[in-house]
Amino acid sequence: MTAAPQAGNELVDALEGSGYRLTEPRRAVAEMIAGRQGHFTAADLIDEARGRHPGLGRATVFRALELFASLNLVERVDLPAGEHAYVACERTHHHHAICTGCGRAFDVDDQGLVDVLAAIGRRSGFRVTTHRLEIFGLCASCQAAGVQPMPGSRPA
Amino acid sequence: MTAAPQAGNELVDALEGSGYRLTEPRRAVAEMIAGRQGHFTAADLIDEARGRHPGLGRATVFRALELFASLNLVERVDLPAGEHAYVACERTHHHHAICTGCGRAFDVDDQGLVDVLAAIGRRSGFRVTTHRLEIFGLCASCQAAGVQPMPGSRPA
DNA sequence: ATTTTTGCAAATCATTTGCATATAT
DNA sequence: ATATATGCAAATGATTTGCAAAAAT
Repeated sequence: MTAAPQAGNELVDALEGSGYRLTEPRRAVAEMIAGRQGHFTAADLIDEARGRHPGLGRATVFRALELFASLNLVERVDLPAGEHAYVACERTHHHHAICTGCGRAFDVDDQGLVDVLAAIGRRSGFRVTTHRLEIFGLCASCQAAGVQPMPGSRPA
Repeated sequence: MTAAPQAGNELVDALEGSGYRLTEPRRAVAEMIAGRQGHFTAADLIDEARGRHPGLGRATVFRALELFASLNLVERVDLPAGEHAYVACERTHHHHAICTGCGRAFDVDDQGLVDVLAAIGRRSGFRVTTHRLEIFGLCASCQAAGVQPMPGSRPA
């Protein structure tokens, strides 16, 4: 497991070759995402934009997030409370361990999970086409800092 | 993997011993849930109630779902499109394979997954407190019936 | 020049809340 | 009798949409 990368230039770079236009508003959203440590909601970015990028429209933020998600530059996650959030991620990794202390997302190597899913299919005849795994807990440094785990968590 | 049970009496029974009151509106919601095959949204139940249980209030449906979820009689799932839905489930199982053809939920034995999560913790020092796994695909009978998988699914 | 993207305001959709009334224990 | 739960309508919050103007190719 490695810390998820800072996005930003990467987002901009990826946009270049994508056939979508590299616009100023999209740059602004990419920059805000790059500046974030952990997960964030659309509302977070909209709030930030109010100060740092006035004139950036609400709808534009949603549209940029949707675009980035479709390019797998950002992934949508559902926090335990049901809130929709996003994390920046490498294009090839698709699972995250999210720290409930600091909100940071860590990429998870999912080889073991792939095997588990394959076994499910083998045993039952269910043909798995997609899955979503979200892991919540405390990263090593939040544990060291004595941050408490979320209340109400069932043990994994 | 076994097909998730029909809830209903089970919901009512569980309510009995829970310290919460067994009311007519809660019965109505339990009955509607029992009559469902697959996943459903709050809006689905509210629509159904319009015909079958007039006078049942919108807020009451949300409150009943929240209560059932807190008792682990129903689980909230996030469909691939981000929609919030629910499935009836046994109190001890906590993962589902959801068929994108018929919407039914199947309980998944998660022993292998538990091992995978434990391995993640061991390797990285991340302390896992909660996780969410949602598996989407086609059940055996939908495959047999020739139902096509969802477009846009990344292979698991 | 042409197509894509934007900002805005309004529309839509999902969910929650306040509160007086009704109901289960 | 008393605490809990309900229905309603209004409030809130999140996300989407229509469309004319602006920006990128």
